[in-house]
Amino acid sequence: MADNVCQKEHKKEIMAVHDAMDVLSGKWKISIISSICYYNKRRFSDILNDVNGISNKMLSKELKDLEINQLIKRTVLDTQPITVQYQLTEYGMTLKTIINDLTDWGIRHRKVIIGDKKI
Amino acid sequence: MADNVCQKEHKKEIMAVHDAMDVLSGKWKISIISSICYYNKRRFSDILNDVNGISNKMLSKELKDLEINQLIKRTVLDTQPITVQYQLTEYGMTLKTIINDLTDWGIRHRKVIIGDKKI
DNA sequence: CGGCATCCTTCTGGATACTG
DNA sequence: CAGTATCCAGAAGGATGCCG
Repeated sequence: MADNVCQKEHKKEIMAVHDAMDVLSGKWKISIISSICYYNKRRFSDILNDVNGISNKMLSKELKDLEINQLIKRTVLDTQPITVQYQLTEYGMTLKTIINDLTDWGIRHRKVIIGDKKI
Repeated sequence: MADNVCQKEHKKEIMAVHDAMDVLSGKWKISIISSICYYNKRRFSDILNDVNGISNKMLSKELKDLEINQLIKRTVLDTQPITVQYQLTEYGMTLKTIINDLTDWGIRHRKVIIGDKKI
């Protein structure tokens, strides 16, 4: 019964997290957003280079997803040949905190893996 | 050239994010961590209930992954019948910030979807 | 209760080639 | 350059049943 004090409606929070992950999950999305985020403006081929191991097909698809979810904006530049630039939208920028936290955590995590993993 | 000022080694950061997502990606992992995080201690069947739509097979697998990555700790309680309790490790708790941010963002994101989405 | 094994379908995503 | 299309292997993951 004492325990019950803490048993509020956490389901709401858990579903919120799941909603967030719905948009952000996938092997690549967060990395792509990071790339665009860190460079502010970024072209297709640059992102292809930033994100280690991604194929153009995947990049294309993921970018489309992110655009649909209004996290990034696509701009076709009238150069020769054509170039396309991706940026975060205002809304996408609200992810910056998360990106930073994840970067931070990722750096620490790699250390833990290297230092701790048996195998 | 002026642009070059900002073109430092962002690849490191992007890879860090990717590393983080390596451990956290998948449809369910973050939700599972949230469940355990918000309740502090949580049993298998409770998590199964918290995380909407997950199957026991998936939950089992994901929990094992998280345990291997030392994010959660599994404790078998000597009850009848057996119960198993999951908690975040010290290390897992370093994710709390991220979880909170994601929760926050997820709540706002849902509003954007509902308010803005056509179709 | 917690969780593994099996079957089977769906989705993911790489390789390659082609277009504007 | 920035994609799109096709082909196809393999992974993800649901349903169900069994076991300690």
